[in-house]
Amino acid sequence: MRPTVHDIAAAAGVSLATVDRVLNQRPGVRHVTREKVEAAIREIGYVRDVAAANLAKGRTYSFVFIVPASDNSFMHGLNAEVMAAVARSPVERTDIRTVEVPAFDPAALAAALDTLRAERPAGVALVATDAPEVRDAVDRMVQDGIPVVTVVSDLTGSLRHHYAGVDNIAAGRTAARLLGRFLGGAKGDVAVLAGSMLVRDHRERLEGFSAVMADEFPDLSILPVIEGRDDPDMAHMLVSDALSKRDGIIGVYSLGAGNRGLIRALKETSVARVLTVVAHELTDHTRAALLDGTIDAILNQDAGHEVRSAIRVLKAKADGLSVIDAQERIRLDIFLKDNLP
Amino acid sequence: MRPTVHDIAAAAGVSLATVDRVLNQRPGVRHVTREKVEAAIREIGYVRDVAAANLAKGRTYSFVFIVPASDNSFMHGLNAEVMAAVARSPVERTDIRTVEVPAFDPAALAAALDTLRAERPAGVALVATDAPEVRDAVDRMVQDGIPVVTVVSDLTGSLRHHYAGVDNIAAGRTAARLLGRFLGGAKGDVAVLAGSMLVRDHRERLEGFSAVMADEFPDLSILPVIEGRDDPDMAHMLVSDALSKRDGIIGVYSLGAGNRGLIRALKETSVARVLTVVAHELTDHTRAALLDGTIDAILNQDAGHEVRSAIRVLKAKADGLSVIDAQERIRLDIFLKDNLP
DNA sequence: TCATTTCTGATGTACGTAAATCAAATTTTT
DNA sequence: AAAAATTTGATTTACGTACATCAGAAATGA
Repeated sequence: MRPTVHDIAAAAGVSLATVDRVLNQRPGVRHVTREKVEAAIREIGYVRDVAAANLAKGRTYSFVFIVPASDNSFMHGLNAEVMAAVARSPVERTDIRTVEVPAFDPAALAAALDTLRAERPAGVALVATDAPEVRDAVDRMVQDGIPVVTVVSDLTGSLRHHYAGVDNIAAGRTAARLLGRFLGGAKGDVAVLAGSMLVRDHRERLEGFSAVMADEFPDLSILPVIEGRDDPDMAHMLVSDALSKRDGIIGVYSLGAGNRGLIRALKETSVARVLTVVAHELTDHTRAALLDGTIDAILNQDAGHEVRSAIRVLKAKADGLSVIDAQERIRLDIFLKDNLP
Repeated sequence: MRPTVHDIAAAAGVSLATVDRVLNQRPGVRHVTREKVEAAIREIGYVRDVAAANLAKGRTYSFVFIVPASDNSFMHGLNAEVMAAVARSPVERTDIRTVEVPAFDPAALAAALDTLRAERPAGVALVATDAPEVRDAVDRMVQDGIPVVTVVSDLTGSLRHHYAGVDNIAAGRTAARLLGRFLGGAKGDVAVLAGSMLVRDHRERLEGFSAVMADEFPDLSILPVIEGRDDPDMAHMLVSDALSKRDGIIGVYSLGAGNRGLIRALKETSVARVLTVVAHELTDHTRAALLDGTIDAILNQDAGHEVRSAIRVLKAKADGLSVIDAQERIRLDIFLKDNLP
């Protein structure tokens, strides 16, 4: 049988009340007594029954998700996953709320964080915009004892407890190798379509991509990055333009979220022209394009996993428990037309 | 606030005891009364507080993992993950036990299942050997009301509640496309190394692989399957032999678990000979081979995820709860040297 | 109608922890 | 040594559910 508080009390030769004071770091325990109790806890290997504790506390974790108000498919998907978690939340004794902030607006995000901090939620998850003021706001939150995790996009140098997202440098490197290998030693140009170089994850993907391209596929040269602002029409125009101007293009890497325009542009090129294309984020559009051969591979991060992982981590931090690292690693999914879910 | 049993009682105009009888399907409730209570439950949207219920029951789920006693890296890894789950089990109110059975021995597996059934565990997970007697034993278990999930290898046609493993046909197809694309239109032979064609997952992988090869890469021809019984020495001998005899071999697909021998054989071939290799299962050996370029891609199923997923599903079934399908889908991991964990 | 069976209500205890109260013991200060 | 402050013990209630018991009500059979 699992040891209980009563067993600690007996083992330490103190009363239940004292054990409770030690366990919940309440005042009124002498140092020596506290140590005695802690020794007993270690010795008999007591672990608090979180379910019973939460029942007694009548606790509901109130978590907040701060999501950017941008309207690309990926963010919509992320939102849907958060909503699904909200729907499940009563069963899991959580009360999840979302707060929308303007996309790519560090000041607004920092302000939202500071407002939230006053409400002292049990945990906060945010899609970080990589800026000093955001980092400082996050650090203030952490120093106030509120667990914070970043989702999708990280905030290096901050005190956030966890990042639930993929390694974007590795993603870029992987894209480069796939594209390079698929092109099988051919010589030519590679076009890169990004959303914006102001976003950290896009920058990192490009960084990884460029590194591997330079090191291992010297016959392929990367053209200046096309910034499509994740807008379908803009991406369509820019890509069409590039394809018509440069007939040396044999490969395309789309590292952003605006794939609808890219796909349209690709479908308009002459059938004789064979392009190898690697894109990010699995959506209805990219899925269809993968199946019909317009796209050759899709790299993806599973928004559902990211959301659920963020919640698990927040809960564990709130309970002072440890997390299973391997379980919380967000993997980079590689989809070919054969292994689509 | 979440509705409780008291709320149901009030809403249905009956006593707490009656609500309890309905909820736990105890006898002694008239049909009309039962319906009245069930209507109230639906109406106010009551969901049982599983944590409180388990606390009251003093319940610990006793689950059993039946694993084959084979000693390849993958099964060792699987065992380690089960042990890790056992270590966590007291915290999660589970009592997990493992039972070893001889590998590829349907009779032994079926016998083990029937023995276990008498003990009425709260759930059973097994690495299935695909045979009618195993299927029947599993069906008996399910009909006795014991949740059953298959792990790694499935048992089609059975009543098992869930399969925690990858789609092996899709895995084979993916391997074919990777190999085909990496070979970039070259003409030649492809060698396939399997453990044994008696194992269902290996058969399925080969099936998927062959299908895509035939359809989309007609310039590549598959040589007769080499069965290495997942034994390093045997695999080494057979692969070396094949490579020396057939100099048309330009690609290798290793769909089994005996990669140590394969890697040794590959390293012994002349440096001038460039082979493209796709293998299954990420182990220390395959990881090293991927990094040094001996292997080009590794397909993997995460044993840890499979074990944790199996436990989650068993728990949910035991509690009569639903599972999040997307969360329980075991994904096929594709590793290139850039996205290793 | 009465006896019998079946159904329902009322009530209490338990699970493991949290949190509060008040009394008693111990230590520290004066 | 007395007074004050601090530490500790004993005890109770609560969380939401499970489960058992017993009494009383309603339905059924004769």
